[in-house]
Amino acid sequence: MNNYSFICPVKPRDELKVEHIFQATLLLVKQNGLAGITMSEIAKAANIATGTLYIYFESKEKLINELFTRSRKSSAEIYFKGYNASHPFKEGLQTIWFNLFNFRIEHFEDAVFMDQCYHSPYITESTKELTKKLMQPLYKLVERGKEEKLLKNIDAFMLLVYMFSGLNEFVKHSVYSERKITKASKEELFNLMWDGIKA
Amino acid sequence: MNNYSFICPVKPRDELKVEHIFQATLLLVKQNGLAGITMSEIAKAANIATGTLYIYFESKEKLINELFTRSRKSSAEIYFKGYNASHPFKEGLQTIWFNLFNFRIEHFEDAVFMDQCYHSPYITESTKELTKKLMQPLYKLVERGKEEKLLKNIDAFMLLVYMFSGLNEFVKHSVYSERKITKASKEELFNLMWDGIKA
Amino acid sequence: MNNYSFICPVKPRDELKVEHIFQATLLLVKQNGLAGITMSEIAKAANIATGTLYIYFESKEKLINELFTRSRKSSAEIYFKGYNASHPFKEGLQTIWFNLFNFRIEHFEDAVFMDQCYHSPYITESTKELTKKLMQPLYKLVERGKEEKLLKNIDAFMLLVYMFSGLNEFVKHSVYSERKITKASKEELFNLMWDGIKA
Amino acid sequence: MNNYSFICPVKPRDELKVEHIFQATLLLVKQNGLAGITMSEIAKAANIATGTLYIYFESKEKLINELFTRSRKSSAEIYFKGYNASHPFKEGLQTIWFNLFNFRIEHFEDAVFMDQCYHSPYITESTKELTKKLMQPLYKLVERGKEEKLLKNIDAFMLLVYMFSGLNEFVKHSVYSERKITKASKEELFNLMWDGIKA
DNA sequence: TATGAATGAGTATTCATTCAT
DNA sequence: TATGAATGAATACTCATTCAT
Repeated sequence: MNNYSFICPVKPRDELKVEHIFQATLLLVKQNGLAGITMSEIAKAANIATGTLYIYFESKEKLINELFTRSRKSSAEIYFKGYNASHPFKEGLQTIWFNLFNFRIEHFEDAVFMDQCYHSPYITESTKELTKKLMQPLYKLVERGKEEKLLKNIDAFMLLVYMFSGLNEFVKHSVYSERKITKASKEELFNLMWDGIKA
Repeated sequence: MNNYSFICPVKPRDELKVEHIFQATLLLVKQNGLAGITMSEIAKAANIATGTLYIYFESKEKLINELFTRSRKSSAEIYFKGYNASHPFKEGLQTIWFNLFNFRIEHFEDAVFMDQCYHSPYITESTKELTKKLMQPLYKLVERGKEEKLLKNIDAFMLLVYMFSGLNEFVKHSVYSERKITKASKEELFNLMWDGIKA
Repeated sequence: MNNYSFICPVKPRDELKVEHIFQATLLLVKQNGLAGITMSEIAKAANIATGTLYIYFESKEKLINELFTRSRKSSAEIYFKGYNASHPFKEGLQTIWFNLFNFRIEHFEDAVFMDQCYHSPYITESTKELTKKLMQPLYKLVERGKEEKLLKNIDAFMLLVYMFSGLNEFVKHSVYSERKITKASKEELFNLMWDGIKA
Repeated sequence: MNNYSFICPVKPRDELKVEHIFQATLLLVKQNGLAGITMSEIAKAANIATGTLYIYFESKEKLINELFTRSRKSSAEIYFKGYNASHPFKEGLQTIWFNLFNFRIEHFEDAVFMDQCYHSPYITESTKELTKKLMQPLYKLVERGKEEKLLKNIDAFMLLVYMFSGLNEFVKHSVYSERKITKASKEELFNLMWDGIKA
């Protein structure tokens, strides 16, 4: 208990340091996979001592879970940036779809990390549950498209998965093959998808 | 001494045992991820002693690499089953696409395993190289479609990734959400894809 | 019990095979040390199966102990070859000393093996005891030399150790340094020794 | 933070702990031989955890090699203690010879350890090379003796080996036979040797 | 007897976590 | 808080020994 505890009762954990830890973890998982990281490597990559890591995260499991949740949330927050429900459906979909595309490119490490986490002893059921909740707004979007008769009248789950699958895999394979992704290719891919789902 | 000793005098490693080991590994990776498996667990699940595992695979890395290669190959072998280049393009594509779809469902564990391997300290570069080679026949298929003016005239890489991405992600999310996949949903998904790529 | 047990009641173990095993063991110990040998390596080097090794020696410890005893005995047997107590003392000593010298060169591996065994978990106390007994005849030789006033009148133990130490170390260092040992150098070394011990 | 942190900012590995590890290893090798030691036994004997051992030595091989090198060096350092080249040759030789004798008695474990190491899978060639270099000063001593016509005019290698062989074997056999070594016996042994090598 | 694959206890090594400073 | 050496349980791997053939 420090002297200022009455002024600042919540632990004022250094968010910059937390960010360094998260970035270090993402980088290492991208390089070596979840199976290839150790707490001391993370600490070293984050420029702190191993013991310090345990001040911020009480265990490896907690660290992975918090990072997983953060990654999920931060992607969800970005989807709807610039989205305006009063604009036409296709325009709205484009906004979200390109948001997601850009996010996947810029945060490729997050995607790798989340993929690896899904089957791992670290992620708890409650963390997995959270994931599903974050998909809700996208479901609503699909329903709107169907109501406006702009989308094929098929199962919303299938449509939703389908709409974003091409994007996911395209980014993944492009990175693996070290191919540049151009603005033109993004638009081409959107059209491939749109031609598939449109009514 | 087995019946074939006169044909094959060198020790024919017990392929049944190898298969048990592979199945045990796939199951455990699906349940716990690559980060959560141990050699002794694999041995136990395969009903052999730990030491026996090392008769068949000289190290954990070798085991993972061999299984990775096998998984890649076995999927590649199945793609073209029943495919006949003299049949119409769309029919051929359907054959391959459904082959792949069924394979993903029946061998879901292989897919999970391969996803986890890609970013892992176990898979060597040479093993990764192999993967690329196995994609070649599918490239040719796409080129045929483009030549016959049946596919949009866009980058073959993009088309290829796109054609199979929906299937991959749909199977994955269906399994995660514990949704049954019906024959009808397969066909719907194929149509979504086809409407996207057709010229 | 085989059908001929009444004819040949003692197990007729294949002495040639035993010899192969011993030679293989000596060679491997010279190359890798006691710490570096395994039962399967010995078997392989002796051209038999691991299981067969256990027909001849019930355990690694037994194998090492039997070989140790054999090495000790075979050297002891050779010492006095050609020795005739009726000949003058110095002549007799020369006979024994050169016997030993030659034995050390020709059976260098035995010496290495015995050195390594002495501090090892394999050699039992009773095996060590045996060693001491084999030294008895040499003690008598020294006593004879002292009685005949040809040797310095000092402790027999010291004289005995001294008489053969130069030879041991010279062979060892020569082998390590890959130096040839000539007939002349043997005689020079004998003289060094003799000038030291003579009365 | 120790007092010398401003002088030596890099982690000064705890030399006391290293010394404990070395002593524990020597003791165990004397008792059980190289073939009979385990890393956990060493750790236990050194009063540290197994993991700690690996902070100081990255592998068993490294530990054995470092200890071997240290043993070799520490004996070499002691040989010439008190030796003064301006004193008469015989006096100088006595100084060195008794230094070595005492060292062998006091550090009997080092001798056992080095003997065991020579034929072992642990010692690398580069470590063996080092050994030869440490013999150089003794060679010079022998050459001086020959130049001063105090030693027999025979091969320096033979003289050198011979001069110290009696001492080595005498200590070894005395310890094995649990005989006390007296000051008188040391001198007797020196005289045996001297009478052999003197011109 | 002879074989060599199979066994599992044992050993080297790693790594999440703790703790003295 | 921050440090990083220390810990020891867990894990990869080895090898003496057994056993079905």
